[in-house]
Amino acid sequence: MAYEARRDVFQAIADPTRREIIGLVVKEPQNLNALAGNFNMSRPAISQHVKILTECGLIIIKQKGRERYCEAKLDALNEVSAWIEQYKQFWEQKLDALETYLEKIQQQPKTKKNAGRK
Amino acid sequence: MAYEARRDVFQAIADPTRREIIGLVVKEPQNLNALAGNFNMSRPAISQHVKILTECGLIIIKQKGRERYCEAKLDALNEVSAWIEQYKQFWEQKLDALETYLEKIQQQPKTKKNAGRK
DNA sequence: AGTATGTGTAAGTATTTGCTTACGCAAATT
DNA sequence: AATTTGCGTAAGCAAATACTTACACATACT
Repeated sequence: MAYEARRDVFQAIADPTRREIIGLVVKEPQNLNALAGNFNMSRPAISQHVKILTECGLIIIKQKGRERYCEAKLDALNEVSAWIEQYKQFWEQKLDALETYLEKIQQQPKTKKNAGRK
Repeated sequence: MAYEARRDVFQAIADPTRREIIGLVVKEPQNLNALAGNFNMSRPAISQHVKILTECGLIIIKQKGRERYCEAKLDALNEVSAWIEQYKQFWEQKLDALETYLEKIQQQPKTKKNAGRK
């Protein structure tokens, strides 16, 4: 990452790792090391993702001593939500299988991607 | 663009040009030249964006003679919508809590902050 | 038939992205 | 005081991304 000018929410959630970070932090705020423990990549990599997420306001950091706790603050998702909502009627007119689809989504089990890391 | 393996919807809508293409095509299906006329970039650039959008199913092409009409088919946005919906309560809860708090300390009846939300 | 139009695609390029390792520094622990 | 822990950030790199121009090739028009 260049870690510069990007604080666009659409861009932020385009990366699967960042979406997963959001999912983890929503469930439980945690510090950066704990967060990184869930992934198959280095701690700095996660740190950089978190930086992007904070820059666009999806995560806030609460410093506690030397630890930095990441909490979700998803208001910025409103921008995406609003963009989608404006088209929702358009596509729902044409789609009768929406509920089926949503059920399918919800039933997807969580995969354990990164078992043994430290 | 590399125009290869990417057909991820989150990635597709991360680009502002592609979001604009979707907006235009929803309003009115149009061929590629007409579409490109709306942008400050070359026709091939738009063609490549459209390719990505078709690959992830957000646009379908209807060939008419030598022209190719682009139509929106936004069902794939469900994936994004579903992802967002699962967090909606999370962030709206916090908004509601804030409003409750504000109303309490201000002793004011009925603010309209919530208008337009679901 | 010859030309114009609508379009896909290849090749080239600059920039951005997503990662790594290396290092530095402050807060906690010993 | 010395070490460990938690973390940010720089530098480097491969790959992806977003463009461009050049070209090929139908379909339509004359």
